[in-house]
Amino acid sequence: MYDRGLLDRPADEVAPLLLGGLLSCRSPEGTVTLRLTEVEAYSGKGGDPGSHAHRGRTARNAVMFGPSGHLYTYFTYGMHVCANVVTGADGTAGGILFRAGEVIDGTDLARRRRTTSTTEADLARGPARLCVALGIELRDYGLDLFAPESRVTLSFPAVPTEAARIATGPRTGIAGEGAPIPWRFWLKDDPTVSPYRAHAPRRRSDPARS
DNA sequence: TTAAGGATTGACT
DNA sequence: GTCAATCCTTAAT
Repeated sequence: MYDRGLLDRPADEVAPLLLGGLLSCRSPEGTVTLRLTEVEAYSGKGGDPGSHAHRGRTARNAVMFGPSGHLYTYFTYGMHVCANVVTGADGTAGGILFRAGEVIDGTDLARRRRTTSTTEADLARGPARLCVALGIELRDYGLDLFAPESRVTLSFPAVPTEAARIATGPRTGIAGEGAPIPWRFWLKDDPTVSPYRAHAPRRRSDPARS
């Protein structure tokens, strides 16, 4: 059985251990619980320019530098919320992004929130969709995911996931100090894992271009 | 104070 | 396959 002390280790070591773990969110409407099927690690230390903590501590990412096991929420692309769990010892920056999961409880509520999804596998396939399905909001920033009274809670799987069932892959656009680091971890052949996309966000409308 | 850009998604061709 | 929406955070005046 795992315990939260494991979270003090570097994000890329902890990430695969979270696969199969349960993420749960309570609200007045009900509770939604899902099984994590895809995660992505962010070290925050040199070598990961993609990390929000890469440029040092700021008001937004402060929680990433604090004690592990807390929730880091952020707003992106003007309309989406994503959620991470803070990892690494107090004082070091690190986090693991919840990218996808399989809803195992509160499916009806999740489906009501995700009106655009057609299948159950789509309910939490993608980091922003996952937050919508669970009901995680920006204001949940900093919650202790391992405190029983928290609105949002996380637990490791009761039994470690076999290494043979875990797939890893690098995130595109990351220039590490040499060899690329496998930042992403997912359960092989799971239908709820988000399809791989090379990260190439579009620029906003360019007035200079006809 | 202002401007640029993003750990994405959903709609459309 | 391509592209727009949208607003918060950050860096630069």
